[in-house]
Amino acid sequence: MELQTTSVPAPETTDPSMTEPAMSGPAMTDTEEAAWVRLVALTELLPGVLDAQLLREAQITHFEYLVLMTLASSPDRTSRMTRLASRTNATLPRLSHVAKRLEQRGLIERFPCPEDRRATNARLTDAGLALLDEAAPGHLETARHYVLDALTPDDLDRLYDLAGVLLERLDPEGRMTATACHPAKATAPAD
Amino acid sequence: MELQTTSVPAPETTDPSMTEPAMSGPAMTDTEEAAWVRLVALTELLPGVLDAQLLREAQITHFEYLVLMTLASSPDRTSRMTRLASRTNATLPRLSHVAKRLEQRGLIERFPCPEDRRATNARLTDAGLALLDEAAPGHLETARHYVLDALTPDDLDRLYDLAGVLLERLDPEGRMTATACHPAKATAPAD
DNA sequence: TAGCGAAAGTTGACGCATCAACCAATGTGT
DNA sequence: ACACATTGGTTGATGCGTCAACTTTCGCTA
Repeated sequence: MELQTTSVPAPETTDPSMTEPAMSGPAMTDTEEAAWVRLVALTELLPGVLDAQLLREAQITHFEYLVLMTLASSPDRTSRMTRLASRTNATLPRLSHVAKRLEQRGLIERFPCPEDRRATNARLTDAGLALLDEAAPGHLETARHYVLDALTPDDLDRLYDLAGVLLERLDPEGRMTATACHPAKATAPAD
Repeated sequence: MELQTTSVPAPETTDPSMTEPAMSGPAMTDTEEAAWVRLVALTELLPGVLDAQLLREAQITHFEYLVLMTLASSPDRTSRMTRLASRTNATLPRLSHVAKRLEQRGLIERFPCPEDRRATNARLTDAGLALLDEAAPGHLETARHYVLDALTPDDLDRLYDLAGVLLERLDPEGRMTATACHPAKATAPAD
């Protein structure tokens, strides 16, 4: 029983004007609220699951995994700190701290950029790549178990489109989604 | 132009068997990876936006907001710590720390449960409710600006259904989505 | 009613994120 | 060539989350 839920009627829409007392602005309709609650639950739960698996099996956080993956798919496995921060939605201080730990563990190395001597390059070491290869299957399985396997091909398309719409607002520059591999499609180049 | 994107063809599906070298398990198809990347980006970006707004305008984190909201919609504005933790996807220690801070700020109060003297009840104070009412409009506007306004009614339904499918895996008990308001559908009452 | 395991919370230590301050290099204008 | 604003990055202090004890109470069983 896979239970698609493909069209469970969301709670009937009520007028936005009266939901709770002592509310000034226009509140959400029930439909909106129901969807919002689920979205919030999703963003609350997923990170925990991903972190837990990676910490357990590879002693890295999901964020560190993202950093390493980003480096792995960068030319020469190398990227400037600023670019790396942008790609992973990190502040520069945060990335700097993370990079220090990763470097201490031998997973990346840092060296001053020859062209701009203010800049620092981070490069994924062989050990880092090895860790990534070691961690990937488990991570993949988690992604499958909690997300991908639950979705029909149609669902997958819908997720892709829907997330795309939201990311236009949350990440208009497409910093996080511009992977070197897939040449960026037409996600509103905007600039 | 609102750009529906309702059916942008996701990157053409390739065979799962050859994507990156040095990969043992069955990797993702391009379609899967593209959707996955977007989902990850979403869960990475949304929390930051919500936290930022609430911290700026109400000096509370989004998690604290969830805690207060949960209490607000509990009978007598009161809930046992364990139940509250479950509803907000927090560990008990985490909630305990948060509750201490909220109590110090006068937003909630804690008192031993009469029926079970191991248990602690948390209750939303008038000040807490006031803060909530004060914070709600800004939070609502953020939700609208970054998410709800970007979605057509159809999108909203799709989001609801899609998140529902994923939450069946991530939160099979429906701990986070069982709001007192919407009588829970058939989300496994379990107790 | 004594004993014992499980449940409910709290506390303290440690790790990661954030913010402000700081340093170094770039480049821009005069 | 010299000031000055800007960019790139690191560091240290503070706050929140996690994990491992620990305490108290409950419920069950002998």
